[in-house]
Amino acid sequence: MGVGVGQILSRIENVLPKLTKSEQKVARFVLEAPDEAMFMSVQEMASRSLSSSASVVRFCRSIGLKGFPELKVALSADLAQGQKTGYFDLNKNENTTVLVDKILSNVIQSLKDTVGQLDVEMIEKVAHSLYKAPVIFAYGIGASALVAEDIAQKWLRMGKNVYAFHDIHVLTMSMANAPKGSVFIGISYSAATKEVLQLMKFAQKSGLTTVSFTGFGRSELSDISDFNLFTSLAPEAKVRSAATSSKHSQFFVVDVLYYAYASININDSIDKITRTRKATNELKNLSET
Amino acid sequence: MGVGVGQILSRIENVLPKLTKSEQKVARFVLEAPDEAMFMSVQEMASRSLSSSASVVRFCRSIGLKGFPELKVALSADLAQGQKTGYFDLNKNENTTVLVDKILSNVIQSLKDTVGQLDVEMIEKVAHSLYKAPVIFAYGIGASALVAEDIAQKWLRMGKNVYAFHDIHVLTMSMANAPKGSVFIGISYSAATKEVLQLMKFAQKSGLTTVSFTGFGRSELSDISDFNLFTSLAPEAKVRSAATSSKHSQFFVVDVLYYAYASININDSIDKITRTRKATNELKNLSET
DNA sequence: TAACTTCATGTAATATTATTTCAAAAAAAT
DNA sequence: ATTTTTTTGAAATAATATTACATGAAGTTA
Repeated sequence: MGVGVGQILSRIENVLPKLTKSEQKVARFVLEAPDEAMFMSVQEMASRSLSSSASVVRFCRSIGLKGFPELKVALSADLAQGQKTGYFDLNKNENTTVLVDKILSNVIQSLKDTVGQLDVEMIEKVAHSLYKAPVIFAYGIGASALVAEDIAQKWLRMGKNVYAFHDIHVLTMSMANAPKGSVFIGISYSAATKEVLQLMKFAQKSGLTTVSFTGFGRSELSDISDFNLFTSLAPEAKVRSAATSSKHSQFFVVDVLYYAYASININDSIDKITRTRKATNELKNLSET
Repeated sequence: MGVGVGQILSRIENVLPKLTKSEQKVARFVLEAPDEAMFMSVQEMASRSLSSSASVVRFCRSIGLKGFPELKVALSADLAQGQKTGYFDLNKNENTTVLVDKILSNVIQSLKDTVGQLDVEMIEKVAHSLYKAPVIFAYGIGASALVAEDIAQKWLRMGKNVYAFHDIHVLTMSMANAPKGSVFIGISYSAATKEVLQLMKFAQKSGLTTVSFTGFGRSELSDISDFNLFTSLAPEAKVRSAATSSKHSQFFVVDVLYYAYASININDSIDKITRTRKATNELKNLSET
C-alpha cells in the first residue's frame, strides 16, 4: 500500500535536516511544488531541483519509499486527502455524540503526529537490540505502567524473557545480574518521572542497553539513554484529554516496534506466536475435561 | 483540477460497457483491487488481469488518461479521498515505513468502526451505574487485563473505589461482600474467556450490576450481563494485527466512558482530578527534600 | 458458406524512464 | 597535511511503458 495514510509531506519535513545536501534540494522542491512533482519523471525532477537523477532516487529511499514511482503515488494521496483531524477541547455539558467525535479526532491526530515524526531507523535499531537481548526490562509508573505491561505481554508471546516489575527493588536486583546485551526500557510520557530516571541511570551503570520512551523533545532521560523512542506531544494546555491520546500513541509505537521485531525473523516469530496460541487453547481444553 | 484527481474509479465503472473485451478485464481488475493496482507495473497488471500490456495501456487511454503512470496517481488520489483507511494485512519482509502506515490505518479503521456502532445511550447508562456504584470491579485476562487496569487508574483518579484484581479468588471474596449497586465489568474481546464468564455469573448471583465489554456480536457473556459495551470486530482472518487494533478500540471506549462519567457532575470531577494531580506533585516534592 | 472488411488482441520491437555503478570531488577525521 | 569516509553526478544498465505490427476473431456482404 505505500504511504496510504498520507503524511509523506510532513515526513519529508521531519527528515529534511538528516538528508544530504543534494537530497535536501530535492526535498525542498517537492515540498514547494508537490502538485507538479506528482507528474514528473526522475530526470525532470532532477533538473528542476538542480540535482541529479541519482539523488532523486536516493531521496526517495531516504524518506522510506521503495523508489521514485512510489513518491508520486504518495504525493497524490497526500494532496487528495488534505488535513481533516485536529485537536479539540472537551467542554462542559457536552452532548455525548459530540464527545465521541472529539475524542476520536484527538486520538487520530495524536497518532498521525506520532507517525509524522517517527524515526524508522531508530525503531529498527531498537528492534535489533531487543532481538539480541537475553533479557528485557520495561518500567513505567501510572499509565506508563500499562505500556510496560503491554511490552511484557507482547514479547513473552515471542518467547523472550521480559519483566515489567512494579517493584523498584526487585527490578534493581534483577538488572544488577542481567547478562550482557540486556535491555532496559524506561517509559515516561512526561520524561520527568524520578523513578524512571533513577532506574535508567542504574541500568546504564550495570552495562545494560537503555531505551527511553517519552513524549517528543530532549530531556535528561532521553539524553542519557542509548536509544530514544518518541511519541507526539499533545498540546496539553489546550486539551484536557492529553493523557488519553498520549496513551494511544505510546501503545502505537509499541505495536510498531513489535512488528518490526517480528519481521527480523518472520518465520520464527510466526512459529512462536502460533505455539503461544496453541498453549492458550490447550489450557482451556484441559480445564474443561 | 488536473488529470486524475476526479473520481477515477467511478469513471471506470461508467465507461466499462463501452470498453473492448480485454480492456474490460483490466477495468474489472482495477475496480477489484485498486490498492494493489496502485503499485503495479504494466506487465504485472497485464498478467494479473489476464490480458496484455498493450491492452493495459489502451485501457488507460480509454478512460481519458495520458498513460499508465497516471493511472497510479489517479487511483492513489481516489483512494486517499474516499475511504481514507481500511484494514490491511501485514506481509513478510515489509518495509518498516509501509508497516507503520498499515498499522496506523488498521488502528484508525478499527476506531472508526467502533465509533460507528457505539451505542451512546448505553454508554450513558453505564456511566450512571458507575456513578452510583459504591465499588467497581473490573476483570480481564491478557490484553484485557490492561484495560481493566486502565479502568482502575481512571476511576481511582476520580475518587472511586475500583479494583482490578488479577486473582480470581480475591476478586470473588470482594464481590461476595460488595454493597448494593456495585458494578462488575467483565472484559473479553473474544467474549469466550472462561474466567470472565464465571465471574460474570458470580457477580450476577451476588446482586452486582454487570457490564460486559466485548467484541461486537452476541455471546453468552453479553447475553447475561445487564449492560453491554461493544468494540469493533477486526476481520481477524485477514489481519494478523487484530490484537493490536482491538486494544486501541477497547481503550477508546474506556476513554469515552470516562468522559461521559466525568460530565455527569463536571465540576466535582474536575475538583477530584485536580486534587489527584496535586497529590502526585506533592509526593514528588516530599521526596526531594 | 466463402470472401472480404473491420476491429481487437498479444507479441515483439522500441522508446522512455528508473536504478545502479563507479570514479571523481567534497567533507570529515586523523 | 594526509587519509578515510561520504557525497555526488555522469554514464551504464535494468526496468518499465509505449508503439508497431502481424495474426486472428467477429462481423458483413454476396
